Amino acid sequence: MGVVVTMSDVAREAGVSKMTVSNVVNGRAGASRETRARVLAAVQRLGYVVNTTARHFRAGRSGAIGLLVPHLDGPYYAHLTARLDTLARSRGYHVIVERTGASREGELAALEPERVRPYDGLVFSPVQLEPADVTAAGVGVPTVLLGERRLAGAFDHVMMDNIGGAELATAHLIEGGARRIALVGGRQDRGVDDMATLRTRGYRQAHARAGVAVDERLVVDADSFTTRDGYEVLMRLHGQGVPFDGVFVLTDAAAMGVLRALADLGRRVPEDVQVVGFDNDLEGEYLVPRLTTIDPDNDSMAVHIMELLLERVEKQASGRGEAVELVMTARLVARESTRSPAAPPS
Amino acid sequence: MGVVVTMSDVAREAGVSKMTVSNVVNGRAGASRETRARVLAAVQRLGYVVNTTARHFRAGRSGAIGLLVPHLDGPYYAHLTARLDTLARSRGYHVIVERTGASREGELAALEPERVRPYDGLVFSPVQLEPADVTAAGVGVPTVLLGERRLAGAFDHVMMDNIGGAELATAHLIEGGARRIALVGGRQDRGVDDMATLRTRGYRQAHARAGVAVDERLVVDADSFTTRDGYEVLMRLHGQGVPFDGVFVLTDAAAMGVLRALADLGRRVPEDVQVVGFDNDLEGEYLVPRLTTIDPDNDSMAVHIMELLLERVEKQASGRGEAVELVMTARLVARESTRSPAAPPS
DNA sequence: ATGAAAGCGCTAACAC
DNA sequence: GTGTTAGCGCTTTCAT
Repeated sequence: MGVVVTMSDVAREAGVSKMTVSNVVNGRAGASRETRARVLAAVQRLGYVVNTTARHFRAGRSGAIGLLVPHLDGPYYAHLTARLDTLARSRGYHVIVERTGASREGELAALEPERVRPYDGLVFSPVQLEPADVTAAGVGVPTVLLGERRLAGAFDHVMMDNIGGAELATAHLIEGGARRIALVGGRQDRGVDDMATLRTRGYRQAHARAGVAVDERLVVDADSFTTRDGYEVLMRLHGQGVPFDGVFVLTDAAAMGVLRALADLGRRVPEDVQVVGFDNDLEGEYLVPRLTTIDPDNDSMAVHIMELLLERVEKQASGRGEAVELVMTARLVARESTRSPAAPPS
Repeated sequence: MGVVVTMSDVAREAGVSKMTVSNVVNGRAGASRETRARVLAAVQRLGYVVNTTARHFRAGRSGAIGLLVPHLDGPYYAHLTARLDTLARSRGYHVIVERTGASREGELAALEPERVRPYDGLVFSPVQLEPADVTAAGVGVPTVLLGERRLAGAFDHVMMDNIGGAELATAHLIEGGARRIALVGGRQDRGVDDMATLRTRGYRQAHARAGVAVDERLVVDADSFTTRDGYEVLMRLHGQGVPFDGVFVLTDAAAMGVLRALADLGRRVPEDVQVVGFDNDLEGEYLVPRLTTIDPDNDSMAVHIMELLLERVEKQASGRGEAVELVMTARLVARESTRSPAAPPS
């Protein structure tokens, strides 16, 4: 590999001091037109590139933003990662993904000081941690929470509109004529504000508002929300002989499994059973039938997250200032898996 | 935020020198049982965590492995990223993903010295670059190539078995009775060894071996291999009125679009048309019908890549030594989208 | 407009 | 077994 060229080398080559090279390279003021040209020429000739590790070391920063997500399997976090990384790069940072495995231990481990220390800031999507487990001050770096779990210690928090979105989805099924709507991944309300509980709340609100009773046997919990889980939950529900004419699935990934299960059972969608997902994954548009879903507006979410975080990071203001809480607005994307007029121009 | 604790702080607290702290913290030999205990106690008390930025700076490394991929949209690169990152972490490195946008400019830009410099090593999956564009020496850091494009300058290279896998897929369709097999994403052989060309070669080999002629109108090129592309290519093919009774789609993602298109056209799979994909994405098992596909054995691929790369990185031997070339072995996963006996126990 | 000095936190090399 | 010295490449501060 080529020899490593440092600022000193450039300085010697250009016949100036390291400081002048530094100023020119960083576009700072205070260098005559002529000196600047000489330095730039030397940089070119020697092929000098700043050593970002040294720069970060000197600055007491790492330039790294940690993104703590349960996993990267589905398209959801993969897209989020790509979006956040693009935004971070435009500000001179980069994103490093840490997978927590969606377990309490995994999440706690990811927040250990030695794991967190290398990051200038954190975007954390907790799925198991309880408020008592951690405080903003305890984490040690500016952190923006993503998702529904509220943690202790005044974290900044960006949330999707789980309740509103779920209500939208359920109301849409009811409008389409469904009266016995299964909730795949539904969770009994124990006062914990996790994604499943919130969406279940929206499901109930829609029923209440429409004056439709909820058969509790239709609210079926799931450990996680993979395609496999969706498939298995629906099969179990069918096995129990509980009738249903609509399904609200908590994620698009799981909805894919539900559609597959309905196909295996010979039940037509949407004629016999209507199905709605949640997330607006790209894949939904190509499923058979095309999946009606809820779009949580993740693009704006990513923008808000990164803005909030980098402001904290750069103002060293992680401790001070009010904790901000932002809720995005969800939108229904009607397609073929539900009975309705034509799909609106998405 | 808490005050930052350094080694000097710990040294003072424990009444020893920085060096001793360093030795203890890094588990190096040369510290009496008693001293060790005293240092560890001080570390505990002060909540000291090593500054990895400083450590890397000192070592002249960044600890970062750059992964240059076209995009993160599909499950393919997302999975690969997760796998590589797990392997890297177990060796004290971490993976940073750079998206090239699948364009020549994007790939060239990602290889610019100032972009590459921060990495200790690179895993690069080129989709556009030509051999003349770059040499191993020119890149400046140890690099392992992933995929089919052979570049100049003796890069280490790990490849999936594109030709063999495609031959497997095509032969399977022929065995199932197909005689007019469309190749969605197929490429005319211009001597460029890209993924599409190689898989097309396998498609032709299978035909030749079975004594079946290829109708060139069935070989339809595609710009990329998204679900949308699959959908559109199949629709175009249908529009042209070329008959076919089998489809080999170059990726599972695109195969999803093909299945959707066939559903829209009212053609039954596998009764009227058999379909095979390539990649063995998890989703394939839940499509309607379940997708027969080729498993390129990406898990072993990731292991080989990381081993090769870190060996180069740690031996500083990127320049010296023979360039290694590894080809994985592909395997057919038979499911419902093709006519055959039962699926083997996957 | 330019330069000299100092030091960020860590560890290799060499004392003792 | 433990301490001292020196320096990685950069930028802040203060001179000039």
